[in-house]
Amino acid sequence: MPEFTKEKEIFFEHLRRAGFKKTSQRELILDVFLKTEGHLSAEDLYNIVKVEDPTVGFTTVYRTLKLLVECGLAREERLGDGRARYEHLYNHQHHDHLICTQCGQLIEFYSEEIENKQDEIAANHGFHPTRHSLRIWGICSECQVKRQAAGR
Amino acid sequence: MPEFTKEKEIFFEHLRRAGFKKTSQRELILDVFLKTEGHLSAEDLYNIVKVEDPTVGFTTVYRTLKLLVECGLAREERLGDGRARYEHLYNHQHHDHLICTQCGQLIEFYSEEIENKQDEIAANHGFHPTRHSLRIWGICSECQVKRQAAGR
DNA sequence: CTCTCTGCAAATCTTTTGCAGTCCT
DNA sequence: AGGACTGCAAAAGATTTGCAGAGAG
Repeated sequence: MPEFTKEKEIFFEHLRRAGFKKTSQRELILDVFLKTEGHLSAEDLYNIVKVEDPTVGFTTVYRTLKLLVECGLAREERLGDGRARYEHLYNHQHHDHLICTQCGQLIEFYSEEIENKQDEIAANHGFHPTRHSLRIWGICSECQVKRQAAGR
Repeated sequence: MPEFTKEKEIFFEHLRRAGFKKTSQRELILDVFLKTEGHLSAEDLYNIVKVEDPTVGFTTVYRTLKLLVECGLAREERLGDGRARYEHLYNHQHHDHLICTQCGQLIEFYSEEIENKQDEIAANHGFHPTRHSLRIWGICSECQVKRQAAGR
C-alpha cells in the first residue's frame, strides 16, 4: 500500500486543529479510500474497509468521510442515484461529470474556459465561491448505438 | 388565476400519451405550482396546495411533480439541504444557481458561453445531453460583509 | 365497465444521533 | 484521568410503495 504521506499529514493536521484524535480506524479508512478509484458511496467504502478490518463500523466510515471532505481530501457528489458519492483528490485534478442515464457510465472532463467563466460570474455577483458542481446527464455514445440497434 | 393554457396542453398531452388520466387534483397542482415562484420542495408545494384544497394528499403532489418533470414543465434540483426542490419553467429561461452556504440565498444566472462549452464537451465525447445542473456554492456579498463586521 | 388515480398508512433507504464502553493524548 | 472515539442500535428524514375505495374515459 502506498504511504500517502502528504495526504495523511493533511488529515492528521486537520484533526489536530479541530481537537480530534488520530485513530487506527481513521487511518485505515483514509488509506483504503485513497487507494480506491471511483465514486464510492459511504456503504461502498464501508464494504471495502471491512475486508481489511471487519470490526470497523459503518458509522465510523460515514463520519470519517465527512472529516475528509472538511479537510479537502474528498469531494461529495450526487450523481443522481439518491445517495452521496465520494471521490478522493489524490493525484486528481478538479473535474466535472457526464453521466449516462442509461448505463450509469461516468465520464470526467475539465474545461478551463468553464472554470474561468464561473469565477467571472461569481465575481460579478460579489459572490465568493468555495466549491461547485457541474453535471451533464444524457446518453453516452455506446448507449446511443444500442438504442439505434433496438430501433428507437 | 392565469390560464396557463400552453402549459396545461403540454401536461395533458403528456398524460394522454402515457395513458394517464386528467384529474382535478393534477390540474390544481399544476396551477398552484406554476403561479408560485421559487424553489419548492414537494412538501412546500403540498402545503400551498392544501390551502386551495385540503383534501389533496402529499402522495399526489409528489407523484404529480414527477410527471411535471417528465414532460419538461418542472426541473428538479438539489441545492444542498438534502431535499429535492422543484422550479417551474413557465416564463423562465434555463439558468444555473449560486448558492450561499451562509444564508441560503439563491442567485440565478445564465451564461451562453458556458452552455455552448457544455454542448461542445458533450459532442466531443459523443454524448447526447438531456439536462444539466451547474451549482456554485460560496458566500454571498451580504454575508461577506457580515463576516467582516464580525471580525472573521 | 375497466383501468388509473387518490389518500392513507406503512415500508424503504439513506443519513444522522444517543449511548455505553474503549482508546488516544 | 479526561475527553474524544467507536460500534451498535435506534431515530430521523425524505422518498416511495401497497392497497382499498373513488373517479376518469
